[in-house]
Amino acid sequence: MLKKRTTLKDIARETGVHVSTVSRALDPVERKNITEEVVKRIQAAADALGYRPNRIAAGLRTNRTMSVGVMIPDITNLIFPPILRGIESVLEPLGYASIIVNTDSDRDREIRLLDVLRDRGVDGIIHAAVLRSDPSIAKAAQDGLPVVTLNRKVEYSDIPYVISDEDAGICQMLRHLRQLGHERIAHIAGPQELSTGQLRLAAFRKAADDLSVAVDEELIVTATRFDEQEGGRCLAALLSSGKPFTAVLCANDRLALGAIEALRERGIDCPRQVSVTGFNDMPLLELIRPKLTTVRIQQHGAGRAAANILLRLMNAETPGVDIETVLPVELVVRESTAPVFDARNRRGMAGSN
Amino acid sequence: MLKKRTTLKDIARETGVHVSTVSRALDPVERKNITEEVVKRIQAAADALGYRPNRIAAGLRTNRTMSVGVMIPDITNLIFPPILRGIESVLEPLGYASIIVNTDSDRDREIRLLDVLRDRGVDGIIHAAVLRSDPSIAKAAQDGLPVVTLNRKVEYSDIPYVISDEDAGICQMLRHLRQLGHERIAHIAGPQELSTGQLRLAAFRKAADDLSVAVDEELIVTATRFDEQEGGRCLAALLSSGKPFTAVLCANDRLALGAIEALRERGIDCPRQVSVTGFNDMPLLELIRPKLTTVRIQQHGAGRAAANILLRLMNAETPGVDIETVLPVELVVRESTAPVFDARNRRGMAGSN
DNA sequence: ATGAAAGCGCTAACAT
DNA sequence: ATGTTAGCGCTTTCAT
Repeated sequence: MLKKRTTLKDIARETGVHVSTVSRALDPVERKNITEEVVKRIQAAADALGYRPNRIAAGLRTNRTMSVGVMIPDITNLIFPPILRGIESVLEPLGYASIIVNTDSDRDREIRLLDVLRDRGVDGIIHAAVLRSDPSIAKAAQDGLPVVTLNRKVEYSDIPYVISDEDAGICQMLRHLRQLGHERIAHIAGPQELSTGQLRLAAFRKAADDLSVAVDEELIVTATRFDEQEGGRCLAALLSSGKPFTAVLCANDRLALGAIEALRERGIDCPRQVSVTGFNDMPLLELIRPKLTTVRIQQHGAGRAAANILLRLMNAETPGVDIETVLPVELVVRESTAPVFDARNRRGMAGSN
Repeated sequence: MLKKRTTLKDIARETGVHVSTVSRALDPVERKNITEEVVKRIQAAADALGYRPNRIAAGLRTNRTMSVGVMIPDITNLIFPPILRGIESVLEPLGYASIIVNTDSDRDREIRLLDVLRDRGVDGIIHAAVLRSDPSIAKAAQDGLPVVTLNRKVEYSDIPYVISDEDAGICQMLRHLRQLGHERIAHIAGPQELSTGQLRLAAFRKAADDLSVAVDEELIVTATRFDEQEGGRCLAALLSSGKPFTAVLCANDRLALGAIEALRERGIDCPRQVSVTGFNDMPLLELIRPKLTTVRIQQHGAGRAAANILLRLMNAETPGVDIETVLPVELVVRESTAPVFDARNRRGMAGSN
């Protein structure tokens, strides 16, 4: 049997005052209006009885649960744990608890989980798993629920969002490849129904344009998922296109890892024959050979930023918050990129399919 | 302003019945005692008004929040996300929400977070981060809070726990190394203040005894953390002991990865000259060369098992649940282990420090 | 400075 | 089969 917790009533009985007095004495703000001696007595009794406030009851009364919902696609995706720690690092010290849910990028599941979070009366939501168009979260925001999205913006809405500077990342990477002498550069794009896939493909086209790199549409192939297997499949598709290329710019690290593996299986060396690049700089990349050249995004920092925005939203500072927060990225050059060797490599590539 | 949610009262007003009738009509169990026609009307009104039950209010009344606390050391440790998904896979469909907290293996933090969870009235706790001795969680359990620990047992208590068969795993691994001809086998042990470190070291001694493998105390070195850096440091320590060895059995994958890297830095090839083994079979191991031979523990399965036990505890089936659940493990032989080459390797090793 | 009383939204024992 | 009533533990307005 669960031992009954001590309540304000218990303390009131113990100290001979009214519950409301106890409530006030224990509230750092209201405490001011209570005789110091009484506060002391109440505090002592509370400590003695091991009093812990019941947040559920308080929440029912105040309509604030001091909890937030965090929606992510899948916690087993390496990119999310650091983001969650970032969120926690700002929210937890303030007394907020996070309820984390995995949507698996499934619309129905997302809708259901959003309801679950609202049923639990979360004070706000950080949504790192919004889909292309997402009426459910837009509706929640319209109902007045504080919402901030992470890694992705909801179109046609005024929901604040935190994203990384995908354009700059892709552009820096393309420039890096150009400086190594690459001219025929392929792109393995991410799923187009996901934010990042879409944004990075657009960024690729734009950067290519800016840097006067010819884009061969046959050298752009789109993955259906952000994983190694799809990276491998896309690389194979690139090879069988017959178009020569000396570098592959991938929309994220996992696609890049899969591409490198697929190259290896065919006896093509990365980076000597083909350079491959990733995006995100996910954890553990240092352990995998060749060490991947990639774009580092702020993972922990994105979590912090989103949490801070949500805080301001929850404190009704709505007018004061910027809709857009773009976090800087950083090119991380490691071992998977190298100068173009010589013309024979390119011929060798084309001939290898 | 947060739009007011529709409540039972709203539906009652709308349909001209009493709130308690509404409450019953909407409860799948109580529904039975209500005229079908009335149920229909109430259901229709509820749908029309977009009614969502307020779990906070219900929880205050029923003293069940339908939420559980999950304590882990650190979500960025690769081993935990699959465990969390396992927990979620059984609890979420039943309507439970999980509040996940990271203790960072810090005692004070753990105590504080445990209080946080209790303040929020969680119905139970899955604790995957218990320390060697852990009075706080023991106290919580004694107060009647359902608790199950994962990966570790709390000594001198009757708190149910789910662990992996460390003994079998270590033993199988040792046997595997023996079959490859290894006789001088080193052990990089994990931190002894952590469950797994302790258990696996004990298992190593026991297995060595069972298999009549001579244990050289100088070939057992203890890491202070379960990470790559410590793996490297310990490997260096083994080399500088001057004692020859042909295989290193590590207490987990990350230590093994660090050890392999340290070997590589010294020009010693794994597995040709030294075999190295891990434990856990953490995600992404397939991507790292040489692919690590390791012991696969059930990650998702451990989460499921713990959740199921917690469910039974929360349903007051306390007498019916086993205190101990030991999950089977599986030897996964990959590329980091190989037969002992010849005697010169061993001499080469000893001479290389 | 403190007490009294109401009520957040819901459930459940009791009454009819 | 439905209504009445009470109350979970807390906060907060209104009195005193």
